[in-house]
Amino acid sequence: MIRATDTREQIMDRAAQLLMSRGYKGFSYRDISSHLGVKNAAVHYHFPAKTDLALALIEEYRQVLRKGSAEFMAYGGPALPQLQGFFAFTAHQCKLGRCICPFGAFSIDYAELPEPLQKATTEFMDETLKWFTQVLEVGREQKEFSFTGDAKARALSILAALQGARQMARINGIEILDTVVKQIHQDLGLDI
Amino acid sequence: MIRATDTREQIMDRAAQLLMSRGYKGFSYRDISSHLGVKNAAVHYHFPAKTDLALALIEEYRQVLRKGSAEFMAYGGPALPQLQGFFAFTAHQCKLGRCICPFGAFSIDYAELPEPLQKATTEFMDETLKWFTQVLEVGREQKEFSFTGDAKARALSILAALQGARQMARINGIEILDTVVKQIHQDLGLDI
DNA sequence: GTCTATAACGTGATAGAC
DNA sequence: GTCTATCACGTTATAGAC
Repeated sequence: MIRATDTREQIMDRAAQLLMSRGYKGFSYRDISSHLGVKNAAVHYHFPAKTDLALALIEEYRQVLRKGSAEFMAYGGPALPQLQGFFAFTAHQCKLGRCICPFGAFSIDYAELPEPLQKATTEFMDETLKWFTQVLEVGREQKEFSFTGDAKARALSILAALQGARQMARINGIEILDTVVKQIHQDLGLDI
Repeated sequence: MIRATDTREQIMDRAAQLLMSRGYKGFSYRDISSHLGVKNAAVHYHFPAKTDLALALIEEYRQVLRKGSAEFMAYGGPALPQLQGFFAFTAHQCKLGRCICPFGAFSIDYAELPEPLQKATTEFMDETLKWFTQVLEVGREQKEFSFTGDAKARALSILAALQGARQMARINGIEILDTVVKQIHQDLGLDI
């Protein structure tokens, strides 16, 4: 049996793959419809404008990260699994050809994006930074790992390194991401 | 007096600005020609295809970085000025609205780029990494700064962090770049 | 919900006059 | 070296039949 929302989900699946492999300007409605074996207008029925699609995509991605972090943010708990889960998730995405995270994709076109999409992008980053800062703070407190200085600055630097590594991985292979993740581990006193 | 190559240079200037502020897909020949007060065809005269323009841009950018590093690579010398010159250059570019470095711009569209442009992008990254690794090695040797572990992995991580910070700076302001650069300084034992 | 058909537009690119 | 004129194409998006 096929649910009514099936096409909508398939559109979003394909769009996510395209967004994270080609960037926002790098895919069209035709890329989606032809892959699903439907017509252009069908996609427009579910997402009238490309902006609507983009908004849904970034919202979905935020939900994914939120689900993994909600419990931690609410009640605390060990920080290490959060850290390693995040790294594993990132690596997994890249291995699926999803090297460009939505944030990275929209950052390129940011200046030309409609306001709601700009807002969603900014919030996505703020949310991620807030969560990751807390992970670092808790982890240091619980002595799961160690680092010096301001936790937020450290969180920002690690997220930036991860973001940049994803970009580089597109050109020179995912080993680069592994190298950077190892370096981060080492800097946090998590040598294996 | 106006030199014959004047238009060509103006095209490249404008194109560089557009590439680094909107990405490769984010600007058109019209954006360039209208800004210079000439027609579309004039731009095509100097750069028949957009690929030619892109190739010239990345080549020019490589030359800029090469000029700053050639002497160092050839004869050695203090590493700290190289390091700080690079950070200053990066920050300056961002302040001019050139947050997206050519490497970052082309990494998004990498898979769809013609082979020569792919090659130039890869070489640009390899060259930068090679130079920066040597800067770190020499600097550690001369005790200008300090860090542990493999120099190449460290170089890669710092370049990645810088790259990611530029991306984030587009959304949340250039203070983010400052924060990350400070963090790098701290990690290299260069606290001020 | 999906289709056909089509609009309106921007794009990269070329030919040929000046 | 720049112009006018034009092309072929892909894009987002809409109207209306089924």
